[in-house]
Amino acid sequence: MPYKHDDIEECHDCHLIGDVTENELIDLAELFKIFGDSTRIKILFDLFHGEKNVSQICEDLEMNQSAISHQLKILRTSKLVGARRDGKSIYYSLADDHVRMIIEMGKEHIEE
Amino acid sequence: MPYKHDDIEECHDCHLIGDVTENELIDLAELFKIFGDSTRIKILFDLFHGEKNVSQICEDLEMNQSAISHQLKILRTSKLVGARRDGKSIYYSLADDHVRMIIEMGKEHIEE
DNA sequence: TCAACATATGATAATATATTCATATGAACG
DNA sequence: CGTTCATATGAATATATTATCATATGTTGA
Repeated sequence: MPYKHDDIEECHDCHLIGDVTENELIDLAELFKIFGDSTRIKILFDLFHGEKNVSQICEDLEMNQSAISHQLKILRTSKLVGARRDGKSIYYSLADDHVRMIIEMGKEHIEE
Repeated sequence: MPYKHDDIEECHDCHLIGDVTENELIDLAELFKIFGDSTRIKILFDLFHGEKNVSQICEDLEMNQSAISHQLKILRTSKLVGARRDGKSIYYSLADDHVRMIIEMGKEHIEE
C-alpha cells in the first residue's frame, strides 16, 4: 500500500469529495484503469463489431496468446467482456453498450 | 519496454485494429490512464464545481502537498486541468467540458 | 484413451507508477 | 533583502503491472 498519511483514517464510505464518496471514486478509477492499457483497449476495439475467439484476437493484435489471455481475464473479471465456449474455441464479446459508449466517447475525444 | 514480439514490426500508423490506427489506440489508453488513478480522479472531482488552489485540494483529499502537486503536474501536462496564479496561490480548474463529460459518464456507470 | 488444438494460469523479470522526504523556486511584505 | 507562505521538483523506495515462458486444463475426434 503506497499510502501512509497520518491515520485515524476516516472510513472511505463517509469521506466525501465533491458529492461522491471516496469509495465510489476508487471504483471509478478502477474502471478507467481497465481502459487505460493499450492492449486492453485494442482488444475492446477488436470486439467492437462482434465476437471473436482468442486466436483471432491474437492475430489482429499481433500478440502472443498468453498475453491476450491474461488481459482477457482482467476484462472478464471487470465484466467488460463476456465469453462463450463453442467447441475448442472461446468467443469473447463486449459486455454491454455501456462499454461501447465509453469507447466511442474516448474515440471522439482523441479525434477532435 | 515490456514488449518484444517478433518484429519487423509494422508501423503503428498503419496497423489498424477495428477501424482505428494502433497509435490512436495508444493515445486513447493514455487518456484513460490519467483517469485511472484514484488520486487524480479525486482531484478532478474536487474541481468539478470550480477552481481551487493546491492547499484546498490537499485539505479536501487529506493528502500531503507533494503528492498532490505531482499529480497536478500530470493532469496539467495532459491538458485536463488549467492553472492560474493569484498571488502566492495557484488555482487549478477543469480544462474543458470534455473532462466534465468523461467524469460524468463514469459517474453514471458506477451509479447504475 | 491418446494426440492435437485452443485457451488459461502461475511464476518470473522488466518496467512503470505513486508517495514520501528533502529541497528548490517564487511571490509578498515587512 | 530576508523571512514566510505556497507550490514545484528530484531522488529514493515501495508497489503494481505487464509480457514472457513453461505448463496446465479442457475439448474434440481418431
